[in-house]
Amino acid sequence: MSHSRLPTRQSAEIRQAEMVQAVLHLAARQEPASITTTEIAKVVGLSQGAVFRHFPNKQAIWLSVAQWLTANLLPLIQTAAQSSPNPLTSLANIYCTHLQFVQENPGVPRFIFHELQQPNDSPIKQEVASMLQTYSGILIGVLQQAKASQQALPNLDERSAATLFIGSIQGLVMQAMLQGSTATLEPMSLGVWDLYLSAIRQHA
Amino acid sequence: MSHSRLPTRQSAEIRQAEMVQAVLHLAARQEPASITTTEIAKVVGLSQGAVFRHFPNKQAIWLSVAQWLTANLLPLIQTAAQSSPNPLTSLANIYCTHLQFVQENPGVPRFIFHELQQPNDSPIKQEVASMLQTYSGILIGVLQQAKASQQALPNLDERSAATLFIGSIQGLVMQAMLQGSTATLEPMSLGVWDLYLSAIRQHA
DNA sequence: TATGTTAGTAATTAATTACTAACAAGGTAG
DNA sequence: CTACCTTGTTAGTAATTAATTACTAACATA
Repeated sequence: MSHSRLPTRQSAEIRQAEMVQAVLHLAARQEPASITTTEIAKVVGLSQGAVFRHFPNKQAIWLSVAQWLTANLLPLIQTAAQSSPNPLTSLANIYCTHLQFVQENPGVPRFIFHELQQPNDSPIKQEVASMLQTYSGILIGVLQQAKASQQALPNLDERSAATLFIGSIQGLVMQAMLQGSTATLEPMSLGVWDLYLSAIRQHA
Repeated sequence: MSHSRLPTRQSAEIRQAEMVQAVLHLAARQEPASITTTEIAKVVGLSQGAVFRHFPNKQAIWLSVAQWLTANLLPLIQTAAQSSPNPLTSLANIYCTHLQFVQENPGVPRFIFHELQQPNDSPIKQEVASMLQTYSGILIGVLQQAKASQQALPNLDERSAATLFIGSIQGLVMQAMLQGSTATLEPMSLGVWDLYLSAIRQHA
């Protein structure tokens, strides 16, 4: 009979990163609120007690996830925002980048929604909220450029346009959740993007 | 010293309805996943055990909430869809009706998202999914009318337009959750609606 | 008034949860 | 070789959860 093999010892830094990935992996298939430390430990391949060697409490894990999100999504969006001299092209690239990120990390939309739902202003919610704030800011900047170059409607309300941008992706995500997989994201995404463009563009 | 007064006895039907309302009331301020039978009982003014006099288990309560949602939201949307000979006006009325419903029942978006998140196909998720399916169907019908009367783009993809419609509201809800109240819904809603209209309308 | 049904309670249960404590072993500096 | 810090385990804890139990009061009606 074989004992379960002892895990190779890893540095705290590595274990922390593994647990953040474990949470995202689990969030892809279940409600974030229902993720337990036991499940996280099992995914990483450690005992439940080991979780608390690397995080003081469960909240700290979630905060790490939020920080991972900020550190990984925002640079992608930033880069996409500056990817073209044409603001509308940049906007399209942000859209694609965001969708690709969601497809590669299906747990992310659930995590975000889960945290925004919280009534209290935990550090976690603040982190997520400020991330979305920054995201919106980037969008508004690109939209202003589009307006300045007369590619967008001259009376465009950038804040509403940013809300609709994020909402359009949210709508696709909901559609995907209805079917139960992120496979549905791709086919619909082009049609929705065409509509968004039609909403803000200066029509001939 | 006074004992806590005995509650006036009510019929099972009334109690069930009260508990559904209690869940929606609680969902307005906290995650649906974290709502306990003890909290529900407290809101209704009964003991925790009494909850199971009227529902066989917790799942049955959530199913009742889903059924309440179908029975109350869909007729409103149906009526709004037929409220005007002008399809674009009807669409605007659906938009307003939906937003007003969300404002009066802030727990509803959370409940829907909570259920769609579930990986398994529970009766609850099926109920919510079919409700949204019907909703989409109504939207697509009105959009087809708009296309037929040449008020919408002739090459409009109705399914994408329906997804963007729901997404636009979802975006507003997210914005409101960022602030922590549904108060933010109203001011932004007009700007987002103008954009949506601009997306689907046949431009002069 | 007697009897059966319905709607309530308080107390308890088994399971699950986040978290802790005592101990073991790997790796490395002195 | 040894002292020590880090990373791991196992075996607990207290708290909370949905659900069940035994029992009681209110109500309807023959």
